[in-house]
Amino acid sequence: MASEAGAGEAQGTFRERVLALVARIPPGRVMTYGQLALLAGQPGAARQAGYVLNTLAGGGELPWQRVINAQGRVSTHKLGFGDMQERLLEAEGVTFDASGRCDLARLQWWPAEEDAPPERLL
DNA sequence: TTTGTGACATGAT
DNA sequence: AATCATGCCACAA
Repeated sequence: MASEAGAGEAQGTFRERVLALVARIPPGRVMTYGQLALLAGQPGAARQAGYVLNTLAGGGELPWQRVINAQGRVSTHKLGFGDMQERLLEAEGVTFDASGRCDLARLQWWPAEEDAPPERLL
């Protein structure tokens, strides 16, 4: 027990920390890129958070679709799979505005100690 | 090593 | 509301 620290602290590279956070987002909830960067120990590095997800290329079991921008919109439209991301979120209960926005104030999720980190997804 | 790029964020215009 | 400009920093060439 000595080695590991308490609640979701930084470990490994920025990339690892971001992926670990994304893996913990519950279904039907979302996090923003800036939020990920902040919790990963790099406030303001929202672009890098997005870059990390880009390298995944929709890879694996990681719920990448639960990461959206600060406007409450998916940032993947220009990449071509924005529609798919919205669809995946809708399947989890997230509703989008006519202008493609969701209620961030209600859906944005923040990690808590009581949440069990699903290492399975890592 | 330098340069350019980018699934962003924020403020100004 | 939409657009522009700047900051941010990891990563590829």
